[in-house]
Amino acid sequence: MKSNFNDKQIQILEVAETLFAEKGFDGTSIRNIAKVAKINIAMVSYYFGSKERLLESLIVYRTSDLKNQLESLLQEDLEPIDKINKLIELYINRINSNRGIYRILHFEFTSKKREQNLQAFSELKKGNLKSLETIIEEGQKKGIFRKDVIIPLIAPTILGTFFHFHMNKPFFENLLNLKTEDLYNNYIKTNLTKHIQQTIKALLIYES
Amino acid sequence: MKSNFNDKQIQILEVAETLFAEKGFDGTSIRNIAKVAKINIAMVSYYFGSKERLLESLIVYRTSDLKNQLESLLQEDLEPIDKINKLIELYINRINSNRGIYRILHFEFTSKKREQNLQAFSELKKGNLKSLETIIEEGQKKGIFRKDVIIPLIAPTILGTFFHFHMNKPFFENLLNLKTEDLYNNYIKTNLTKHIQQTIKALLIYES
DNA sequence: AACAAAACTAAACAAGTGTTTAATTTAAAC
DNA sequence: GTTTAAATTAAACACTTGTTTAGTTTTGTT
Repeated sequence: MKSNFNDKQIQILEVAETLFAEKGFDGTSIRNIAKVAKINIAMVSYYFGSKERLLESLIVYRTSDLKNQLESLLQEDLEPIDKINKLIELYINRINSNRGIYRILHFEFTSKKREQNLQAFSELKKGNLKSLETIIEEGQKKGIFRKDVIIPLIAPTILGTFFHFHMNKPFFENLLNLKTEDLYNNYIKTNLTKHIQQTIKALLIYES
Repeated sequence: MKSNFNDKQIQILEVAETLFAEKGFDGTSIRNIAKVAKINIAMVSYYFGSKERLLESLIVYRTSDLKNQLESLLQEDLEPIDKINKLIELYINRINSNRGIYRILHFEFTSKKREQNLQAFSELKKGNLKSLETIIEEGQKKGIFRKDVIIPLIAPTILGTFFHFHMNKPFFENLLNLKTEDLYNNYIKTNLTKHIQQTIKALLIYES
């Protein structure tokens, strides 16, 4: 898919992403963005119309291809539990390498202030949930997964665990001795991902 | 413990809590707080020194007695798994009835901006983690809990699941048909709490 | 080279920000 | 009732905010 944004716009979007993620939408000024991106402050209005619409553009720019990735996973010939594991890995990997935008989504679109722009984001979430549901029901039909789980609450467990870990980054860096960015990323890729997979597997398979 | 704040200060703190939770720290102005609390804008500086220190006071005001609650739970004569369940219930209940401040903590103390004030909050988290650790190790010694779990990652699973659910409130209200505030709260108290307890139990007990 | 559209700029705009000041009112102590 | 301290106020402070304006420069087309 060809992007609708030109080089200059992308440059602005990526600076905005970094700053919004670091300091929040309200905590970031247009002058702030302009300075880092080395552009004139009028360029944001010129290219995006307003600060608010810059945020909208940023979300479009970053969330456009997740849907496809999920759908191709569904088609793969794998056992349900392996599909779940792969889905978790895909999610964590993706969110972790697009921390900025997901942090922004997490922060900005939960407050009452920006409820309007919520619709497109809500559709994305519904689609993702549907994918998870398909896999779990497949496993339930095969008799592998237990049936008394609340599927819509599994997504919060997967994503919430990651987010809560990542939102408390300084705390866990200190606690787990993850001094460098590499160590931190590696811990997410191995231990945290494994923990989430282990948790969901236990939940789906354990018989009380 | 007697509170260090007088009636007027508490009035300001509670208005600030609501507004910070709704619109974020940066999204809330002192004039905004003053208007809702029906006080003069100079009173915030007069009583708290600055907007930043108002936030600090708010956190002290709201997190002072959690520690005691946890410690008395540790002393109770219960099976490890029941202690875990009670801890989860205590947490969810507490956070759910103090949504405002926990949302603020979640939002404001993760960005790089406010790393200084982080220390007191970090101590609180470390204490909480210690409590969880004590209970789990007790269960491991008794041979009830498996030993290959990463304890520091269990807290993110408990809290993260709740937060992710709550931060996407409009989405889940719609998805699960929780039209009234009562229905929403009830869902948290029963289904969400149960889901988290079920998840952690499965993780701790399930043998692969 | 001449023209037109797009890209870019510095400056100004009105409105909002947190904080301080100096004055006034209220309350407490004697 | 007078004095002293605390509480409260309106106004001003200096600064930052998002956006617009009226130009200038650059780019592409003929």
